[in-house]
Amino acid sequence: MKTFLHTGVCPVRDILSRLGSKWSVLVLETLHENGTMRFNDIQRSLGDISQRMLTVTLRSLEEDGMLTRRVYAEIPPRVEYTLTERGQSFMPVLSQVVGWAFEHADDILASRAAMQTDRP
Amino acid sequence: MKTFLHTGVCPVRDILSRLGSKWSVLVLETLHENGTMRFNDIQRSLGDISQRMLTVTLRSLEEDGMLTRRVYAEIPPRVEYTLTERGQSFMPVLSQVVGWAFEHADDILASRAAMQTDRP
DNA sequence: CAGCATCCGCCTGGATACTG
DNA sequence: CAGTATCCAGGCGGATGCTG
Repeated sequence: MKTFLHTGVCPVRDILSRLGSKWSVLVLETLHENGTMRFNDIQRSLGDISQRMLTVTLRSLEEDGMLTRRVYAEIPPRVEYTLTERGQSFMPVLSQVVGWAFEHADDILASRAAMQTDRP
Repeated sequence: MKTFLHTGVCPVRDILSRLGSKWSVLVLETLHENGTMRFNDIQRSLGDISQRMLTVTLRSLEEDGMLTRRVYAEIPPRVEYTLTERGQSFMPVLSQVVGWAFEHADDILASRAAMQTDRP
């Protein structure tokens, strides 16, 4: 039997947990769709993300080399975010996942609802 | 500019957050690799998952119709878990993600390390 | 064997206020 | 404009003990 022992750090699990974090996928998608964007552009495009969480998410994605952060020494300040090649390379993969989730969303929600009514 | 407003529940985000949970991917993979498995088989194949979290993860995947849970009225009890068609259909997509993460793991970890040394 | 119940620490994520 | 700082609630996940 094949085992999946993961004593210590599993890089795949680690990376997936970051990308599974609440906002990462949406940030990546809006950058992919719109190209280079400023902080407030991103925030407006997502609608309901707090400043704090956007900052945290962007920093995390920057750490992983998924996007670049360019600061312009102007007043008022301007900071632009752009997907790196690494970030771009992830988008087709991500689209597959989002596509699958979108296709099966109705069925999955139906399954959950059925479970609930079975066990009241 | 394309927006990603998600007022209310976004099914894609919801599904991704479940699959991004700590153990789901590993449970799906071991079932895909080994076929039908019993509770303890799964636990041993993953190595370091607690009983509680395995139960929680299996229930969640069952709720979403990703696997079936068959209970045999025997003593000692026997419970077998098998991927459903829906679960199977997700595996190619998942493989893509895992493959990408595996390929880029070294580079990503290197990026993080570089960030750390830049800002001590 | 395959769990459920309980307790509990930690981290994620939200709200708010302040700054260069 | 683009953050940082602080506080705080809730949920995730771990450890332990008990059961049919």
